Amino acid sequence: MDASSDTTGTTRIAQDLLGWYDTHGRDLPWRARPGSPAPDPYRVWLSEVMLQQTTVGAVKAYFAAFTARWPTVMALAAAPDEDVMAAWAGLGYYARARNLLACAREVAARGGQFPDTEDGLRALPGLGAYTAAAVAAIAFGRRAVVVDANVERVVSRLFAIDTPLPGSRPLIREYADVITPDLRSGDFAQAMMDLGSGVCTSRSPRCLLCPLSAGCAGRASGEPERLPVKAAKKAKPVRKGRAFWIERELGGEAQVWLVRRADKGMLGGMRALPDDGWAARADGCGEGPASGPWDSAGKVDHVFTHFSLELSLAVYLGGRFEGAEGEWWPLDRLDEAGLPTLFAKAARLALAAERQDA
DNA sequence: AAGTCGTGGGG
DNA sequence: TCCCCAAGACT
Repeated sequence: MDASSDTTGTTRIAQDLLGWYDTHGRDLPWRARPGSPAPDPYRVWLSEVMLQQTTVGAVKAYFAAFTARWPTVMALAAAPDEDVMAAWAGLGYYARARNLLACAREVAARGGQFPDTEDGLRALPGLGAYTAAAVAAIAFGRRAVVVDANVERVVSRLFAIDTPLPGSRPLIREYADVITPDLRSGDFAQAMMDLGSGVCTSRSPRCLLCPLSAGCAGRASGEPERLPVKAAKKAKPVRKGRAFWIERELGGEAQVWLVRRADKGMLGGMRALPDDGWAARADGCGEGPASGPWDSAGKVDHVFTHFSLELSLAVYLGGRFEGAEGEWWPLDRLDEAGLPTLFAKAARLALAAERQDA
């Protein structure tokens, strides 16, 4: 592998990759058009936070909705918490939305200008090592070593690093630093993303399309798909829980009882159906917010990062229920409540059961 | 520093 | 179907 630098600190790898990026890079909504001025830091930051552990395909609609509704960081900072949480519903990892708002408000307090250095960005809520480096490089033209899962995979293969992740991270970062150019390090980072996404993919890398294949040690090994080596993962337990669908009619309007979940923990800060506490314990206790009588509306299966959930749905119609903390929400505007996917599934189930009864 | 945090798509 | 995984951050 030729990692030697020319006088501008650009390796052969960076030259080849940037050349490929100029013709094969993806055209994405948060990227500046070729030849246009530097991208808006707000849009770069927003896209990077949305893209944390999330696919481009899932992010596009959310990015469009957020930027249409809140065109600037000042506008976002002024938004009510519940509007932003509801707008994030379905995208997952809801701590990101809480940190997003906290960050927007810190930036607004500085007059709406993001810090323009990696260290300054790293101090903001929700910006870790990766995101701070990415924003510094892409939005502010700083040289920064941007390491995400794509870079880990590409670098592991380029240099045939076969020590398992996460132990290999320090070494991967060293190599990433060596091949990162002084100029265009933001484009270089995005080129690595595009390469990792479309060419140097996890399962079956398309080495014939790769601009770096000639010098790739993983390619030379004959089994690039074997890299990066990863530590074995733990088995995913199954939890059981109950959620409760409490419906009433008031003035001809059907309503359902929704609660807001605690800020910390699973689905934190999101609107939800009342449940029996399955998130905090191994299993839920089965107890509901009222004595019932409950009818069963069936079951919802859902997979989280570290466990699977079998959620049974109990329905209570037409009672005089009045909970302590929560709100009656009109059924015909349920899509605006911003339920995370688990509870959106449960709501679909409850409504389907009602239609069957009717 | 390992565990906690969603979700949907693809092989 | 099942398993893997994706532009990670936070504790």
